[in-house]
Amino acid sequence: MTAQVRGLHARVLDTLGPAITGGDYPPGSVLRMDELSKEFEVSRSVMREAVRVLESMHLVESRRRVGVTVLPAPEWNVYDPQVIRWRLAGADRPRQLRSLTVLRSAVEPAAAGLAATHATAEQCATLTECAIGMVANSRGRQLEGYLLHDIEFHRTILRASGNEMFARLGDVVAEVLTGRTHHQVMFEDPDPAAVTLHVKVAEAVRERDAARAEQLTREITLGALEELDVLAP
Amino acid sequence: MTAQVRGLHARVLDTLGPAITGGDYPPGSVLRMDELSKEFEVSRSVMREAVRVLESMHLVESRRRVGVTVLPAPEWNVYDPQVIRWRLAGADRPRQLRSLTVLRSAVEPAAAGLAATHATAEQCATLTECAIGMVANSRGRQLEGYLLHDIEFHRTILRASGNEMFARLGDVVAEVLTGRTHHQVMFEDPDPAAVTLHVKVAEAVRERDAARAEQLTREITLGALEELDVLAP
DNA sequence: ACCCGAAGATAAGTCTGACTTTTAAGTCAC
DNA sequence: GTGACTTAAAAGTCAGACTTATCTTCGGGT
Repeated sequence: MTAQVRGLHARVLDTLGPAITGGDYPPGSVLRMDELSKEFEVSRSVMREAVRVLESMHLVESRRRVGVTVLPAPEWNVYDPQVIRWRLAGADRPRQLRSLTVLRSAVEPAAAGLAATHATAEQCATLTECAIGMVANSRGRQLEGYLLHDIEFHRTILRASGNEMFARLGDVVAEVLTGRTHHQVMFEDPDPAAVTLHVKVAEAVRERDAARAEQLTREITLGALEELDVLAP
Repeated sequence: MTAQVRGLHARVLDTLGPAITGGDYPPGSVLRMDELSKEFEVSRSVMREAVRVLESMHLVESRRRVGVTVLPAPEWNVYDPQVIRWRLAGADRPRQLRSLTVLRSAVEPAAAGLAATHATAEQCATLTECAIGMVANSRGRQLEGYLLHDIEFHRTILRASGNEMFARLGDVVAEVLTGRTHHQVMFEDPDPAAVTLHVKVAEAVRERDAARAEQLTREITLGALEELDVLAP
């Protein structure tokens, strides 16, 4: 689905990264370069590249005469998309999903408010199309089609805010929504109330009603939080 | 001030990173490995490590038979603390400062609300101490002392929220506040209204009044945004 | 004239071995 | 026990040879 070759170091990262974020190596653990390169059957140069990347994510720290030390979780660059993906694939997925959803509920309403004043005509059109797509796929277990439009909707809102920091969270939201659909068991069709809210947000943005767009989006994210409370302990 | 040796690759990054985020190499520019290693007078292995890190930040993309291509700004991992520092040191500092302040105004009120219900007794005490420190340094051009307490205040709020994503923004807020104090010419003492608001937030958190903590923090960040509107065009 | 496939060239990717540098830890004299 | 000195372990650096993917070009066929 994703990778092919993409470089040896990337393949090392694909297993070493999740292992660290997954807690296989508790903080303080010390790894040694040549042991790692033996274990992964790659040359030291490839191994160093991988370790350098982990170091830039603040997952590990490399010191002479000591080795590669695993850092405690609070040090990690949890906004790095790759780290997010690794953690969502791992064991503490529920906790991760919750903290990301809380972040969403802080950011997305603000983004929607800004989008109402900054969105281009094209972006308004995209929002409406997405909302229509969500409605069309909201019944009869068409979860995949629904998800695609849902992701595009939120991504457009974040981009239309005109704030690069908000825009960059589009991928994060996509991961959260995908995770919710695929892993969290969704027996039923999406909440009709949520669908209606999306339609109304598209409407509010088109009509340049910032306060309403913000408030409606707040209701959407609040709903997501409540849903999380129900499905996860 | 900061670095010493920290590895050759890090020294390369210190000049190549800012050069890219600063726009010295427009998106699409192609760099070649051996030219770079010549230019920086390091071996290719060191250069590769540096490029791998830049690649993990999505600043560049390395492809066989082509070279190292600079990616357009929307691709960059703008939440990476190092990227933030590079950009704040560069030319589009004002734009960066604004987008970060908008982010603050979305996140910090929510964090304060959560902090009101999650803060430990110790964290409440820290908040009060910081507020007192801010009051004490609010007159007579004691900007450095004021800044230190201001940073610690906001960092504590973010940490006390109990949300790791919020907590991780502590460094970002510190950079913004430091930037505002040092680069933005601050002729006068801090706004007395802001000082009062901080004291009240500490109070609200201590009294577990989430709504009030959130609202007061919203006023603080709104003030920061207005201040930016006045000082920057 | 146009399309397609083969050959060549180019730059990144990989591996290996020798060497350097930092620094933790152990040792010895006082 | 304290401090200076020695030792050794691990990361860091470098250089060179080789491999691999892929873009370009050139030639043959229709």
